[in-house]
Amino acid sequence: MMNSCSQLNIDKLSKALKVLSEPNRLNILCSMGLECTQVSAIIEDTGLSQTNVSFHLRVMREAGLVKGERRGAFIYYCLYDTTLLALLEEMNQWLDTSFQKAAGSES
Amino acid sequence: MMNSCSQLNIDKLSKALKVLSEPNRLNILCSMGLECTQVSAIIEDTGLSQTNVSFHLRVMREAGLVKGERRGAFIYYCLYDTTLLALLEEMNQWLDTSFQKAAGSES
DNA sequence: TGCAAATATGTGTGACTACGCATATACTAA
DNA sequence: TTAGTATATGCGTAGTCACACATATTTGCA
Repeated sequence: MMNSCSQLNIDKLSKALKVLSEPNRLNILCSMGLECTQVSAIIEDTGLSQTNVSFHLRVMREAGLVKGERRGAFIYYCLYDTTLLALLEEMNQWLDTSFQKAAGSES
Repeated sequence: MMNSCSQLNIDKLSKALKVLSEPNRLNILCSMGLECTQVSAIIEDTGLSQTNVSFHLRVMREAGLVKGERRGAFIYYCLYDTTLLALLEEMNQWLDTSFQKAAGSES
């Protein structure tokens, strides 16, 4: 039962990873970037439907990854902690460098 | 279309995150740790069924996260790149520290 | 007021996924 | 060769998920 990464909170970690594993959600996060962005801008930027963007925003909001605040008629969404972008970039970097094997090919 | 993390390979990244978002798979990765481990040891360590472990190992193998090599009657599985554990621990650390909001509660 | 814009939500559905069961394959030993 | 152990694979299934459609809610403005 004791192993090299037993300090990992598997449940919490897997839930966060699941939320982040949806390509449209990643695109939405990228669209927001470091600044707070109104939903209509995200819709335009990603090309997704309004319903779909709203759905994904809710998932990420309930996961605590993003927050939305109303400013007049608009709601501005932004990352709860922008460190997330750095983590994603780090993971992306890792996939690009020390990760030569393409999916689907194994020994 | 141009945003702050446009260098991200969304497709590749989301695929890897999806594979990692399964709690049993994370447990299996933890069970392997830095060393190559035979499947039966993973089964015993995680308490999962043989079929299930084999299933998850295949998913991770085809994703290029782990590799398996036969040694006699046994097949030893290990991380393709152990940096993955560091990345997971980093993400875990981030969730523990700068991440006070519990899932399910939002404004 | 009432209308229009911005965003969220309920419902249904097709696709995917994790899992168990049964079985097949690969290897070792007698 | 036969039996037994280790691991993989085909198949069926229940549960989950992303999405569209329709509709509701909130806000600003005439």
